[in-house]
Amino acid sequence: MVLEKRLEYGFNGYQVPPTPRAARSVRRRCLFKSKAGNRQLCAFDLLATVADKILLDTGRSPPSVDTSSGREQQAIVVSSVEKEEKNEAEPFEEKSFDRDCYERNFLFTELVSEAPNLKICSNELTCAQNDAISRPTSGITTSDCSEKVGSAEQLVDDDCKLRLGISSPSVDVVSSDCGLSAKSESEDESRKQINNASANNKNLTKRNRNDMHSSGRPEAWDRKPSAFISSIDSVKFPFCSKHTPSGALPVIRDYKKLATRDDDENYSALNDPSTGNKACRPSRVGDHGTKKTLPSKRFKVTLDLKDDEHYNADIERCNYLNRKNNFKCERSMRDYPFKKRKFYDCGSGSNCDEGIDSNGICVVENGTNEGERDSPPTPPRGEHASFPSGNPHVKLKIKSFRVPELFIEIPETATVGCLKRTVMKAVNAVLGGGICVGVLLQGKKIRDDNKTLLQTGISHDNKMDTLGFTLEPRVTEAPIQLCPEDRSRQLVHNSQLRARYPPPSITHDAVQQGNGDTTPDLPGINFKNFKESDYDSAPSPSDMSLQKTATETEALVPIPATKPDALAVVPLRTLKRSESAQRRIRRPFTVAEVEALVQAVEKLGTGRWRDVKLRAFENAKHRTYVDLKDKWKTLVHTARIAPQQRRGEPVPQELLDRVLTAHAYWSQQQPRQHLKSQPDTCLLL
DNA sequence: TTTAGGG
DNA sequence: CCCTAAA
Repeated sequence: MVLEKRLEYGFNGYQVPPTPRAARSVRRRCLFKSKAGNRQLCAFDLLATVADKILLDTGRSPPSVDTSSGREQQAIVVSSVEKEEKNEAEPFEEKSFDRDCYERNFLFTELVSEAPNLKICSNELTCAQNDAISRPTSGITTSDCSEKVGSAEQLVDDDCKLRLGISSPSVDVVSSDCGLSAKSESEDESRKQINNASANNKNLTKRNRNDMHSSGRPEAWDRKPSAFISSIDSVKFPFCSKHTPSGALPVIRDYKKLATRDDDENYSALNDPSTGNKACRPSRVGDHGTKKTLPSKRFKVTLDLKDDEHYNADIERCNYLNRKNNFKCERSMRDYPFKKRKFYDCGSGSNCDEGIDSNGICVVENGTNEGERDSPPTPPRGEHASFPSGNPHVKLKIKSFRVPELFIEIPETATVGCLKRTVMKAVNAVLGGGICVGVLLQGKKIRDDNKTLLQTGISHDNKMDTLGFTLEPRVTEAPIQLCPEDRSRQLVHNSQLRARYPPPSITHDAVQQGNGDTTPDLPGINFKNFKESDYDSAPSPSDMSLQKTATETEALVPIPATKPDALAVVPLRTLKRSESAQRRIRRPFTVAEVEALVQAVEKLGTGRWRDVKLRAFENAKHRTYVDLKDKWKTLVHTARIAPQQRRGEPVPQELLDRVLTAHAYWSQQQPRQHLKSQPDTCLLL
């Protein structure tokens, strides 16, 4: 029994990964998230950055995370440092930013980056455009931004035939403390546009860049404030391989969360799977232009590498809502001018639904698309070369990647520039450390890299409705540096990556590198070995889940520094503790404590743990009566087993004998005591 | 909040 | 040490 118990707790205490508990933690987090109203921070620019990093490789200056200017959010590749500088000085609190722009920048529920579309097999733009077009929230819509978009696009285009399909995620800010008003006619417009697109998708096959970026873009966007984002749940990187049969454009169903709506009249199911419209819906917060106040200026940015469950849940929810609102979609489509509609046509089309899975992957069978015959496949850079004709190929359009989670907490007194840098660093920390691509099939991760696609089930005739890709970090902690000008607390943590997607190699790397690759920029994180004695905390289950030994644990788990002023960045663990209590550190009872406990129990008996606590552990704040009860339980158990089986600090046999005696006595005494109203409670003394 | 027990 | 049903 003891052994069993020890195994359960682990020989090094309770820090060993309690799987069930970890699961609970995750659940709590989810719950918390949902309670929070799904509001998520959309960092368009952040996406851009990520996309830039991933798609365009290195060599380009990273875009800034611009939160000050809505018009620049579209600048996926191009940074707007100049503007940024202007606004950095002002603290959030006092900043008189352009609210519209501001909101727009943080509008999205999910940070969905419809960044460059990588065409893997062809240079046709159909898919790419679908992505871009279907996202009304895209910043590309405004005229002043077109320039920037153009440049970005050009940049991309020049390089490896990437297309910039900029899109924004849907807004999902509802009843959030951070929610600003998101409702606007422009949003409605966007919605309508999208809906219309669905209706006309069949007619559209190809679009040119100009259409996408400068023409029918929702001008509404320019004047429409959206919502304030509190967190970024995910970042999608859209890549598009182009193998779409003309006239039958694939429909990509998005799995973004849908905002809860209080009104349906204007709401359109943009994500309706049936229509195949994967557009990202701007959501309305509050009703009809009513702006909500922004009580909290605390930002949480999360790049969420979603769990499969979340993923699926999102999809389901989306479907549900879409069904629910389907009829409205039709109406909206009718009402909207074709000119604007056409913009979204590519992305919609129920007839293409089967071509794309809910993960945003478009699977097209080889050679089935006559429409693209006229466009010779242009091999993209790198390994995505064209396949030899004749063989069955699996063609994928990867609409998005799921990105690891980041959690950022920044004080409202922080400057905008600080926020930008923080987000940027968080992202770069993940990406900079090197990312892997994971493949999910039917929700399960395919770990065997040696399997052929055929063996795995990814064949050319597979509809790929369950194929997904993820970005996986190589580093486990996101090194976020504190803003120089702002020493206040920031929380940035990249967590649960290992827990959710624990590639063996990554885990290994983490162990090997330990502090080295994660600490340099983390003044606030103490990566020293974890010592239970002086810190009343323990690594979160998720953090521990992949750790096998105390040594590894100590190497991997950062502990917040004790000096408050030096603590700029703390692990999410600390943050999570506020969400759900953290497991206390194990504190083995000393012999003296056992002695006191035994004595108290002898006198008071079992079943009066509160009294025992008061009597013998009054000053031991970390010993609760539950602890004492538990300890007694284990003491009794220990006393009953052979000495060889006992572990930990040996308890004098004398004490154990007393334990058994007292336990036996009180076991008998207890029932009787009820009747006697406890006259002889101290018989043993 | 405490107890009592299972985890 | 955690979690909780019960009291």
